[in-house]
Amino acid sequence: MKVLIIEDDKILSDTIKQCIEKQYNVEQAYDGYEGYMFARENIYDIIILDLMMPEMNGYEVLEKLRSQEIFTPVLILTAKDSLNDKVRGLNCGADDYLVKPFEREELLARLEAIIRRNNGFYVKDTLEFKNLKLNLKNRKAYIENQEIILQGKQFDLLEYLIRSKNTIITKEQIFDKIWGFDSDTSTNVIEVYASGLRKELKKYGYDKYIRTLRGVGYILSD
Amino acid sequence: MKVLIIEDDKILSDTIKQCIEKQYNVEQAYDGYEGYMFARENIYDIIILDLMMPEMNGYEVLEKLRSQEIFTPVLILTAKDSLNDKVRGLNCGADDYLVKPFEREELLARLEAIIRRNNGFYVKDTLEFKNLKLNLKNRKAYIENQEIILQGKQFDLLEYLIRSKNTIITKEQIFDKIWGFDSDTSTNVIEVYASGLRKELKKYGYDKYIRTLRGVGYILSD
DNA sequence: CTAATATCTTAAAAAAATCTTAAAAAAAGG
DNA sequence: CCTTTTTTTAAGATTTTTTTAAGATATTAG
Repeated sequence: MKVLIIEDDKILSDTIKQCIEKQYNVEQAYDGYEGYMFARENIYDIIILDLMMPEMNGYEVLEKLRSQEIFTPVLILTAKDSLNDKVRGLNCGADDYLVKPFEREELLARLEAIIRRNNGFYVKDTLEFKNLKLNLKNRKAYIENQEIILQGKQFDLLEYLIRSKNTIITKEQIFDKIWGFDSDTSTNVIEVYASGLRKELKKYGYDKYIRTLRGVGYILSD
Repeated sequence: MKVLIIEDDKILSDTIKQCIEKQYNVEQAYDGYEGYMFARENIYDIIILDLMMPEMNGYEVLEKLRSQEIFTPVLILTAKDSLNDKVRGLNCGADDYLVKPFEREELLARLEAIIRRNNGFYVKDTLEFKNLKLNLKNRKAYIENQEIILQGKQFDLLEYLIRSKNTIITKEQIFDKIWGFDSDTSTNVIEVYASGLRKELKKYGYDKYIRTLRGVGYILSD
């Protein structure tokens, strides 16, 4: 689970990070514009968004994201307690609202609630694409009930492809999602893993569904 | 998005370039006259313009551009902090003003603000010309919902044509926009790509909308 | 109408991106 | 600390895109 915190107060941002870093993989942006640029990659599972920020405030970030069809769940975080702000935030497509100062427990509870709401009451533990099934709990993959052995990042890549099926994902998105944007690994690893993944899937003729879009990235589609 | 930096201090110019090159396609000019010559091509989305330069200063560049109907948004960049300069700059038609030294965040925010002001709040991700649609996100083109396969620069050319529909674009503009003014490729490539593009569009009878203007360039129009 | 010039069209050559391996390096597990 | 597994690097093979070049075709000026 990847969480993005968009908060200009670095101390608060770090506090939030500490609260949740045990359960989530956290990244931080320190102003609205930076946050928008990060979020636009569409690689996060939740965004924690402060409203009051210089230049580009939380509403603008949220509006802009939604207008670009980035529907990552957003938890708005602000000192403002007025009804107006709540309404405006929720109208822009925020999923929940948390008023500063807040308690660690409440933050965690709301994050979980958002996740639950978005993935159904029970957190999904399988993903499917045609007859290919991923069990996210034990990280095993099956095609027609035959298990295929996938190592760590091979599984991650396939999971990301299936989650984004019929949508192009760029190399940069893949890299940022799986390796992290601050990794200093060469992007050639993506090709290595794509190649390995195709090799495994080929046994069942599923390699052909992963298409390369030269100069752009990959797409999994029928 | 193409940005032109006109700044005689090469170190500062490079610093700015580094700040923004992840989001923008950057070109640099190292004095006012050179900057003016570049900008006159009208192929940039934003110009970052230093005021204090030898030979031809920022005001002159800006005035001259505006007098020639080049309305590329300009962000003025200068050490001067006096009200007079700001007023003069904005009177000449600058879009915003940034005082040195500045922070990366502020620069990015101001660029973004200018873009927003000029393109409206939402950045478009599709372009249309009659029944021809370009999806800029996944770089696919459709005519009447039939996908047409366009390779990299073919797509770029069609995108530029549609963005400039009903306006003549010269070969030089096309070359500088797509290949970059410092490319040492022969301009014959433009004809090659125009030819290939027409070939693809011909299947749907859309080739006739790309007209050649001998000695000048091309125009896409009904 | 003819010569000069510009553009179109093709196919081949060159360059660039991606694929595929295998080995080296790093991390995990005992 | 050693073994095993996973991740990363690197280099050659393959595929695709880009560029070159040359002949064909069209346009314009005289």
